[in-house]
Amino acid sequence: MTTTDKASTRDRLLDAAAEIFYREGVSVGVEALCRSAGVSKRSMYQLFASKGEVLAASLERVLPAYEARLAPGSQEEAGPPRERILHVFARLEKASAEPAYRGCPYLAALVELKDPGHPASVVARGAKEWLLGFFRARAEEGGARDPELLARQLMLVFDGASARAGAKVETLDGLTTATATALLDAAGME
Amino acid sequence: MTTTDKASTRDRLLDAAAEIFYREGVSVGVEALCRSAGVSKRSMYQLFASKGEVLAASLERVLPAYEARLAPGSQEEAGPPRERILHVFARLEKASAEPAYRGCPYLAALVELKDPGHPASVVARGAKEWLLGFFRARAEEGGARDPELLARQLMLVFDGASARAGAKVETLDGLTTATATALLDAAGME
DNA sequence: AAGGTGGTAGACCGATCGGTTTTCCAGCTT
DNA sequence: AAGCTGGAAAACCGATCGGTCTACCACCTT
Repeated sequence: MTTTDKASTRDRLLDAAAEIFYREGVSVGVEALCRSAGVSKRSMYQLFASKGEVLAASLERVLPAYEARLAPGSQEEAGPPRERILHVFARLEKASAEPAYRGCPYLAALVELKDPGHPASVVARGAKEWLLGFFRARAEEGGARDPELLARQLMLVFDGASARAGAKVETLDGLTTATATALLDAAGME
Repeated sequence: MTTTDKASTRDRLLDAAAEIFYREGVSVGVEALCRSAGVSKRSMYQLFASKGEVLAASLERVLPAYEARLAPGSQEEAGPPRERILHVFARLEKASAEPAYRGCPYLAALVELKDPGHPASVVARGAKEWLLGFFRARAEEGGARDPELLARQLMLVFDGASARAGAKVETLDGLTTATATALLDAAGME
């Protein structure tokens, strides 16, 4: 094994892919992607069957970190369910304040590739499913009247806010936490 | 003037542009666009300076119809402000039920062209501004505690719902009207 | 030291990109 | 009927698309 073996080549490629696809969109060319990763097209096509697979793998790779950021401390010290939900929106607002923020990468992928069958769309839907499930679980724990409804409402707020903030149409200073709070209260969640 | 004079050529082009850009995204090529419009590339480039300008003009062209659909009956018989707001979400839910629904075209344009300076992004932001203003005006009429906040919250719901329904991640049967109602109540709007 | 392995660089493929230009024709004017 | 106008068709431009392939090089094994 050389210093740039298969694994590290793959890592460099996926890291660069996540960064450039997020910054410039899924229409970035394979040439530019490989250049920014320091990986030859040859190597890329030995690791992946197509550009779409690279995109899907790059989205999948950052998913655990994404989830950990929104839902830290998987169990004990995580705090009461209401706090855990509001933490998601606090993180969203904090991230959206950075100038490089371009919205949730999973929602962006779903919108840009209009094809729901695209491998990256499948990964993106999985990310959305995970967050929906997180909200629903917390809603159940908190005794919400209709946990599924509340979770879906919170997803509307999350995705609406990330799309609008990413497109620089809105600045989220406290907006999503205020909105989420109103919905939690309306759902009778403690 | 022939039967296909300058005006009707322009109309055909913009109609086809609105349709194909909405269905397939802004990455559709000029070749395919002109073919579907029955307009030569020559004519297109005599009417517009670039593909981006065609996109912007096509979005601008359908804006009055878009606004009229969401806010019918500009003045008298339009009903109380609460109803007028809920009508927006009822229309959104109805539109999103159609299989060809791909989300709000203005939000999609903002997400796909990540450049806020793109001429089409300017038009799209204008459409979003208009809806925000509509919500705020109705919120004021209805005596909401914080009309601006309520309007921004409703925009989150609207854009989140259109993005999710357009990406086929969500089905909006009553979801947005229920959410909007909760927010209207929380804002103390009559 | 010889050979194998696994990577980069980049030429190359046909197709398509946005955009320009030429050619031709239909229909109007006079 | 001759001439003008404006649009359609399509060739053409250089660049880039996704993807393949050759050439070469650095390192590891033996």
